[in-house]
Amino acid sequence: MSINFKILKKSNKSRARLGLLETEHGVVETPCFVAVATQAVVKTLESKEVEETKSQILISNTYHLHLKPGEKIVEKAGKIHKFMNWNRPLMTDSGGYQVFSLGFGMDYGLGSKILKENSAKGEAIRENTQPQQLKINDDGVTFRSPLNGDELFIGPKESIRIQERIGADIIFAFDECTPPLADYDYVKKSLEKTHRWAKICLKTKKSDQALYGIVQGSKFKDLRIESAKFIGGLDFDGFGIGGEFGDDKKEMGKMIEWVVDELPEKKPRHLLGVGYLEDMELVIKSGVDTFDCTVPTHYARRGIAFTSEGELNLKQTKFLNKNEPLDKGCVCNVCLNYKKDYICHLLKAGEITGMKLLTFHNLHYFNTFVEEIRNKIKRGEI
RNA sequence: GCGGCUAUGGUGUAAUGGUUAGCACAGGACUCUGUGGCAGUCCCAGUACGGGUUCGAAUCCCGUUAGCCGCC
Repeated sequence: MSINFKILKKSNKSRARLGLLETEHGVVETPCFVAVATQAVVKTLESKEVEETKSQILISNTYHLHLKPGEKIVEKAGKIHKFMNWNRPLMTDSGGYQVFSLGFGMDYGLGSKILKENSAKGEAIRENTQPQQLKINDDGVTFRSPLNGDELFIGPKESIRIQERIGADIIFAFDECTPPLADYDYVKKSLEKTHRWAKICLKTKKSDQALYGIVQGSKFKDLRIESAKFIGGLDFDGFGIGGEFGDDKKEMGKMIEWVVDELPEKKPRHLLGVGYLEDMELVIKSGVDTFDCTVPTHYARRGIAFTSEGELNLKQTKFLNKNEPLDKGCVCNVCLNYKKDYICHLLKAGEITGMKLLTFHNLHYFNTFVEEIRNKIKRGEI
């Protein structure tokens, strides 16, 4: 059945819209935050607990599952939903991002979204430059397995075949996520590759999974628009927006709008890898339907709780003296049953349950936050 | 009681008599956006105490105190 996307309401104040993303494994109310389950697990939680955080849909990763345990194992287990006992909607990222994060990201110590002021000023990645750890050519990416050093290759065909065997509801085209330091010529050339790969992905896919194309183009307006027109013109079921969004966060909204305005209105749009709480309203108002982000789960494992009072670092000793929930207004299981002093103790003692409790709360908090944004759209406030 | 050994940030340790006493952990602050439970940056904080030798002492000498070991 692939997917069916219904738009329930379009804001007249912004590009925001309310929708229902129907899949074989259930319906997602959009806009929606997508929790990250890279290795077929939301780290520290079992699937039943993830549901209790009000998570509607997860994203897992082709690159990671290909290396471990291998798509054969997942397929043999009855595909990913059965493998991890998650019976709701699920997507897999194509592995394209890992080309960046294991390549230039590793070389330069970069994040992918916003170029930080202090990072590698003056250095630019020019056309035909190759990262140290892997080789990117016209057909795909050659790299060494971090597990045993074997030479491995993933290109668009390989990525789609792997994703078909993994069996998520929504899969992504194999793209090259260009690094923030890449100059115009590098991005332009990379875009040709990403676009060629997009067509190969469409042609390769035999399953009835939904396939999203990915728009790249970095911070360059004409390339973003060119990419959105090209990818938007292909027969994808939805669209991912990837890569970098400028030197300044304020520009991110504009850049998303350049892209959104070129994409077919009736198909869902997924923003890849963005989503601090402070970004959510901005990206939703720019026309994004779903977005994934590691922040709530990743930060939880470093001791950070997201609350209505801001981010709290629960490893700080002062919390040993706070016999109160993480967030006064939160009704999640963690806030109803545990206090800051105990969670602080667990984290300081290195007990895994500390990370688990924060992961649960953070996901619940993020999902509630987006739920409130959906309500604002319903009420016509944004 | 006698003899020997030891004494460096909160903890564990480093420093041929010669720059500003180094490192790790702990503590504090920060960074992290298609996930490395990782990593990084910065801060706080010390030569047990009292004398002496020396241009110069964590380092050598004497005493005090404390701890450990052995002997009676």
